[in-house]
Amino acid sequence: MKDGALWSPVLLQWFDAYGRDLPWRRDVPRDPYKVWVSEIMLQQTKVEAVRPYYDSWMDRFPDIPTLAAASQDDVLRQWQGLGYYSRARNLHEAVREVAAAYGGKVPKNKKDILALKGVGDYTAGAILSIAYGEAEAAVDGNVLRVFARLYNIDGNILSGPVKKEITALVQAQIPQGRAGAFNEALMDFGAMICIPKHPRCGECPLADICMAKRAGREQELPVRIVKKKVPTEPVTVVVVEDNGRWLIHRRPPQGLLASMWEFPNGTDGLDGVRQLTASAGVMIDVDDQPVGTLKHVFSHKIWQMTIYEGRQIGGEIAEKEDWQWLPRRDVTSVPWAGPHGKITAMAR
DNA sequence: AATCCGGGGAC
DNA sequence: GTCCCAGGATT
Repeated sequence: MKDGALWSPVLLQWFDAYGRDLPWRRDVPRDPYKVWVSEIMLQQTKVEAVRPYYDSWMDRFPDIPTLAAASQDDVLRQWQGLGYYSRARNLHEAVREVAAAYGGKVPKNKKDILALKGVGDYTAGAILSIAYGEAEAAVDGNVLRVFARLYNIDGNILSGPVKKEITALVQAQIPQGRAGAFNEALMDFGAMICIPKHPRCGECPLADICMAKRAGREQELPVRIVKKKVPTEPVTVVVVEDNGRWLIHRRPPQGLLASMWEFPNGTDGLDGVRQLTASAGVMIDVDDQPVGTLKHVFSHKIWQMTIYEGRQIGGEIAEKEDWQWLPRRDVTSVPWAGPHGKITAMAR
């Protein structure tokens, strides 16, 4: 496919035949308020999850004046279970703004509509094109995926530069007079044919012009690099010193930092650590104030460590191979579990 | 550019 | 379990 190739008519033809019949697509012309509500509800939410909420919403809040007059409690009740509740609060506030500042008419220019709470680039483009027929792009997850394949774009589609690149490609493809239908067609195409995992290229009306398919890369595109959130675990560590020796513990032979040595620690606070050393036969006393903190990042979790100093006040280590009193001068004689090696350095 | 914000369905 | 979904606000 040449860069300037125009394929939107092919997609529109497909859309006219196979496009989905959805509750928010029934008015002709389309009601900007209904388009708005549907777009907000559909953010990060599947069509089938939205359907019942949309219907119920329109029964309760059929127009802008009704929603503007509603209480926040009523609004949140209608949204309950749909998730991302700031969407409901923002929509409510923005609708009140439209009622107060724009005579209850959704503004028709991008600047004003973008200024509304909860309306970003995507939603502004969707409303302007679908409700008002303006030639605006509406670049969502579907569009990013579809264009990454059609144009064989192998950059991370979640990055700013690639989004910008794709937005320009969409803009250049918008057909005169059918901008809204084109944007909706891209959504349906992304949801029905050019789906995330295994694209249905056998049924694809654009297979002939798809650059990823031509390159044999339709299964590996798009590249979508998501930072999966790494949980932070609070870890309490106690450095117990007695006559120049440290009380240390060997981790289990399986799992994280297997068989490495560490200071007594745990995720259940000081009491948890006291209980742990007691199980080894050593009673300890711990200072009230920590001597420091340490953050250690693994690939899959983060230890937020708080380090205390303590002393032995009774007992003795039972016969166990996974506990020992280590002379400080022998600090290098054992393999330390990652961050605990840093603690030995801090202890100087 | 990272993070946070829900919930559910597909796999 | 992981991925992903018609994103936006905040930092």
